[in-house]
Amino acid sequence: MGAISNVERAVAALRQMIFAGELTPGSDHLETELAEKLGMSRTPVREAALMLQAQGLVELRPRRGIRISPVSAQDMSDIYDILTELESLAAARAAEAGYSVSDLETLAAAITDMDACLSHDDLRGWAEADDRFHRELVRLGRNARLSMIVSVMRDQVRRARATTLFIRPAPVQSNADHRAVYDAIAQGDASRAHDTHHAHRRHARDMLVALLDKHQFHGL
Amino acid sequence: MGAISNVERAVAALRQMIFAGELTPGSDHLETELAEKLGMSRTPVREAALMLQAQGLVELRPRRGIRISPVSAQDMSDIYDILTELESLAAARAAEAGYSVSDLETLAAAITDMDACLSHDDLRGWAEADDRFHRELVRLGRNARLSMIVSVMRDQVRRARATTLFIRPAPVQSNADHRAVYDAIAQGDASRAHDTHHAHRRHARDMLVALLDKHQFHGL
DNA sequence: CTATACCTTAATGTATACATTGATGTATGC
DNA sequence: GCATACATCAATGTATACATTAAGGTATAG
Repeated sequence: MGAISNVERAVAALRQMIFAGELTPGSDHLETELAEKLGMSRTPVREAALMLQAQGLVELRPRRGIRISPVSAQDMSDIYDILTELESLAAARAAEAGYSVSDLETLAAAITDMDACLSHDDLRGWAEADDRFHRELVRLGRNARLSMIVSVMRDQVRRARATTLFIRPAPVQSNADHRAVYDAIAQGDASRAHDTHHAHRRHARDMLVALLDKHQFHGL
Repeated sequence: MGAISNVERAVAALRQMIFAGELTPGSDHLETELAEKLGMSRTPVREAALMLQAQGLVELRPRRGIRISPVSAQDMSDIYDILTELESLAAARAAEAGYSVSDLETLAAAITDMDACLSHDDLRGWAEADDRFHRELVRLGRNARLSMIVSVMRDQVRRARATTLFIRPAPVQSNADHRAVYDAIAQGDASRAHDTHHAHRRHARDMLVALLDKHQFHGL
């Protein structure tokens, strides 16, 4: 009664290979190849590819294979725009929900962890805690569809972060922003939560786009 | 070289049946049944179902069939929240883009058509023109991912509109709002375009949710 | 009468065989 | 040398056969 299908395995494996950079953006892969590599038939691989296509991670191009979607600087800018709006909405809704301090424990822990990681120059750890913060923030907004969309968008950002994490300035301001958002939510101040997070994301976007432009980043 | 696959046919047919109410929300349908009804094998039907699942129109439930996703009043509220933020962003970006009057022709035409339909009490025609307005607005925002998300969300709204269109108040204020958004875009005033459209959508949301609550709308 | 364990079976999940198609190479005519 | 038409064939799109699984029924025990 394990109930873990090959399709799920294929989805997980393909995602992992994409995020690890094993399948490079822009590259094409035949269904048959991938099926053999994953030790299953074409059917589940194809179904997995269809799902990933719906999330924008790959494109099925008839006769040319499954293409790993490239992500341009323009794409990043578009994605950040969407994240900015939707996460800010979530922050506002979270503030309106009137959560208690104990409800906000996970959020607070993520902030603490980010601080700790920063003081140890552990950028990977920081990125992981940052992910946790944003994921929890969106969850608190209580809008299942919004959570889904944001998680798909963040997947795409994740692919570029491998490139940017170590060339971006230390995320010190970032953490002050997170605390401000937390405070606004804890105090039930929806519009401050919204605006603070909005400014935070917008700043991050401008920084990232400038970084990508500067480094001639044209796809990956 | 027609190149219209069975999967595409299946997607189109299923969408049509869902929007027409032939497949009622909450109902289950076996892959085999649908395949027979559409005159094809299970494979393309299944692939179509996977795609529609990614868009939230159906759910594949092992051994119980393909379920047409029900949409609750809460879902509607969530969806409108998302539409409000993303369309407002598109309006702001459209204003920033500095479009000329001729670039905005389609948008203006939609507004004119809405007026014309209203004066003839043609609610269906109005709804169609309203759709066109919102679709064009988003297109002008020039963010392909945003357009995709909005179009998926609007598909879900469309299913409820059959119910609400004829019990809602006449959309007179609505048209004044559209004109105001148009003017802000034409004048390149991004923040006014954003705020005006935001208020418009928020108002529509509140009205719709109140309507659905009042009519004991609990899913469909 | 209720609960539990088992069994049946229908529906899905997967593999495979086959049909279709369009990209690419080849030959022919100009 | 260049363009066009045709032939080839590999990869996908589709059908079908088969394996797996869990929902619902049945029987048995308490």
